[in-house]
Amino acid sequence: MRRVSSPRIPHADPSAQRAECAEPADRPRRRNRTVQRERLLEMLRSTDTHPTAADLFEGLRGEFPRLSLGTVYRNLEVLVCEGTVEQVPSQSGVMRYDGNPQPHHHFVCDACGDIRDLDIQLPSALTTRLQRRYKLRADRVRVDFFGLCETCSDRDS
Amino acid sequence: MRRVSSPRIPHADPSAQRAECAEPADRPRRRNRTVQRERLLEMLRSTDTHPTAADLFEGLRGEFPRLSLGTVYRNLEVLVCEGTVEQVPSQSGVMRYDGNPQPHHHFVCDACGDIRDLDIQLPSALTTRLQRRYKLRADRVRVDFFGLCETCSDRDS
DNA sequence: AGCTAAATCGAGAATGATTCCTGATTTAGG
DNA sequence: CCTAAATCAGGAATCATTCTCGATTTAGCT
Ligand SMILES: [Mn+2]
Ligand SMILES: [Mn+2]
Ligand SMILES: [Zn+2]
Ligand SMILES: [Zn+2]
Repeated sequence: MRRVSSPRIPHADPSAQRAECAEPADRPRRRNRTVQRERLLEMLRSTDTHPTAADLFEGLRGEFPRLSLGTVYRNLEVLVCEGTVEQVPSQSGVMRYDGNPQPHHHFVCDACGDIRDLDIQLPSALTTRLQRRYKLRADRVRVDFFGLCETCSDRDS
Repeated sequence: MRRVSSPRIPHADPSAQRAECAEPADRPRRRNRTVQRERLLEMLRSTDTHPTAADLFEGLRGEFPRLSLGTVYRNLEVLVCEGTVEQVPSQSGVMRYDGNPQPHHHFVCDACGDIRDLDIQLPSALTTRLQRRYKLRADRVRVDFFGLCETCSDRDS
């Protein structure tokens, strides 16, 4: 049976690439598509729980019985470098991953550690004030609100 | 030589205590003062570089040749629980410590990782909007601006 | 469809940060 | 002083993350 040529790899927006992942502009690194990485990204995009590498590993074991944790970390690094996925350092110290690269903010529960997405606009005056006062040019802003999530707040009272 | 009784330990503001460090209200844990912990706190208060545990260990070795890294971590935990010191999870994954418990915000350099204190007020409307929109009550807000610090920005161009 | 080079994989070892354990020392009270 | 509890130093243990390496897969090219 004749097979249709698979679609070209949709290259990630290079402008989003993290600085520490720069590759030589003359001979850019070739990327092979792999099912593991594709599923990893799908999984990250289909949740808003900001899972850890271990969470993702657990979630994919059923699908890929031979999957190894190293593969999860390796692919997360690729996605982060592409700018497709963001790392969210957590208060506990274990890294969490965010499949939503749109700028947005978080509410972090002090009790259970859950991280919830927020759709709140930060006044742009803030970054201009930053630049005037400190001569610092910020290209991203991240706001974390801390408190008790509804569940933990209910349990307490 | 008769010694003046040493001043009572100035107990940290209990209202600032981190939730995960709660102790039984009936028999509160007794705290002995130790030189190691006092110097650790002084060191944290005298800098704005948000050092790591290893940084602090290095900085104190001269003074306490037998100091162990475990002691640094153990005391940092105490200070964090008291609310005297704050943990600042960094993008690299290693925890950093902040001796300034006053609410303030940070500028993080994408290149060198330095964290700089900012004195910028966040409009209080933001937290009230949060509460109206999401029914979430936040007791702290943390804003991180990301970009290149002056040094790294100069080097690049 | 075959051929090859580069990319990626899985397994497991290595690393690095942080925590835990233990017996010795220090502190706070009485 | 005396004692109990807190803290220490040193070292082992744990946990997350990275690295190594030989085997496998992918992409590009006849
Ligand atoms: Mn998010
Ligand atoms: Mn600070
Ligand atoms: Zn919660
Ligand atoms: Zn810098």
